[in-house]
Amino acid sequence: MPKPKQTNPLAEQVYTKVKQAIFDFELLPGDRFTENELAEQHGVSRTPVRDALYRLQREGYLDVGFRSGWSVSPFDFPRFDELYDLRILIETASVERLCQMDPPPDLEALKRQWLVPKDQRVTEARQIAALDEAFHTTLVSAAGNREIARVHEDITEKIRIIRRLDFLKSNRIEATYEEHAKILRLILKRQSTEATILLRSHVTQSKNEVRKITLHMLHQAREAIAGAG
Amino acid sequence: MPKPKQTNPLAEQVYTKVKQAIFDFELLPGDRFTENELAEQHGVSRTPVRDALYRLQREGYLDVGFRSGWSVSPFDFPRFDELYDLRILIETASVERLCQMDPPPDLEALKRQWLVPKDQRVTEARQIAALDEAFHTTLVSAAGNREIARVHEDITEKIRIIRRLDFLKSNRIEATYEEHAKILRLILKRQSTEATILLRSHVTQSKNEVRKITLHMLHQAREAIAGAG
DNA sequence: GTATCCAATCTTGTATGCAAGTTTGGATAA
DNA sequence: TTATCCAAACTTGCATACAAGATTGGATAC
Repeated sequence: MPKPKQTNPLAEQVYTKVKQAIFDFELLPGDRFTENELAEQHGVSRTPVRDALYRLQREGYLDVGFRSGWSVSPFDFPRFDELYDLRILIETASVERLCQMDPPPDLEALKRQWLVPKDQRVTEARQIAALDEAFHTTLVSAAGNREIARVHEDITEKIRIIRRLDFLKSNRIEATYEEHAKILRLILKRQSTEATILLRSHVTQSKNEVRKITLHMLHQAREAIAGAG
Repeated sequence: MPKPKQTNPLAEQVYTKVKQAIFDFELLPGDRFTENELAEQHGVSRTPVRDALYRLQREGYLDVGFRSGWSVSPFDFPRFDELYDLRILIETASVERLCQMDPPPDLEALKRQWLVPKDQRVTEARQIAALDEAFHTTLVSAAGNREIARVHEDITEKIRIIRRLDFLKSNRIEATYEEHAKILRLILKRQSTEATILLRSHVTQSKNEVRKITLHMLHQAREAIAGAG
């Protein structure tokens, strides 16, 4: 009989909600708040709120001042760049591995998703962002090292807040489809060198695009708030 | 005026003590305990104890059952192997980077530590274990990517509990000195390929040695406990 | 002797109380 | 007008109280 008892359900709930609020830009970098505010908002006591906030702090999303309140961590763009470079390191190594695996890895799900005619492509930004994440994490997972996959998932989550902005431009969606298809075909043909070169260029392009878009978006967000105040 | 106010000093203290107890095998994998026990032992309330335990849980050292107490996570040897492989990936990439850096990285501290005559070598196991860690983390840090360095430090901490057992054999200490010296000289000569090959073999050897020694040590620990009970 | 059941006890999850330190806003002085 | 100071209010860190569910150990049935 399975016993899937969840521990700290309230803390978990607050954790998810607050993180979502940060991702949705409801909480902007620099915004300040207190434990009591969140406790009241979510209808719970300070205890689970604190558990959630400390976890988010350890993950780099929040800062806490000694007896002086919480705030959303500012964006650290050099850090995003470094995360992208670590992503490239892990993903290229995973692809090299995939090209050498015996028996070859099962990539049927990816083939069905990415090797399709143009009229069957997904076009909605949120959806394509999720599919893009899945493409890359699936490649890493298929390589078989769970610790590497775990680190890669952490990176994926940390860059998600800016990465998805990449898909607001339709030409970036097209490029994503084309490049994923090419990379996948090269892996299936076990052409390791060509696959890693293309993958590196693919992720680097995303890194550069995202850098531009994000500055623009943040500027807009700031202006909207200044105009309202 | 600097304001180095430490947040959660009691929780931090409990966190450090419990982790140390795990590393010192005072707490063995499978051992069970409660929040109240630890609170009494450390003379604090359950609140900072809980903060510390949840942090250790997130880091993989502890498990908690719903209303049924805490326990030390069992050793997961396949996981150690995977951590070692991630270590190899990060360290070889860092060394490649070091060999290409312009200007060359400053590795004076490492030269002073490892390029010394045999009679100036450190021989105490704990000391050499710490120096070995420092050698590898310094190489990674010098490559300049803070996120990669952070992940590498996490790995270093997670494998420390078994890695240091490698240095209980004196021939492993000698081998460490010889190999570190060779690797360092190759990096200084910017011979990237040779340096990474040697580094990979060096870490792989440690991985294999540690696997053997650890099983032995665990067996001993179990016997000692059974004999006392 | 062995398995079963149940109440007493234990353990965590959550709420709340309190203390020490920080922030804030207005009064005061120049 | 501007800078300074101080008390009141606020905020977190820690301690404690309580509740829901898990564990345990002994009595009971067979």
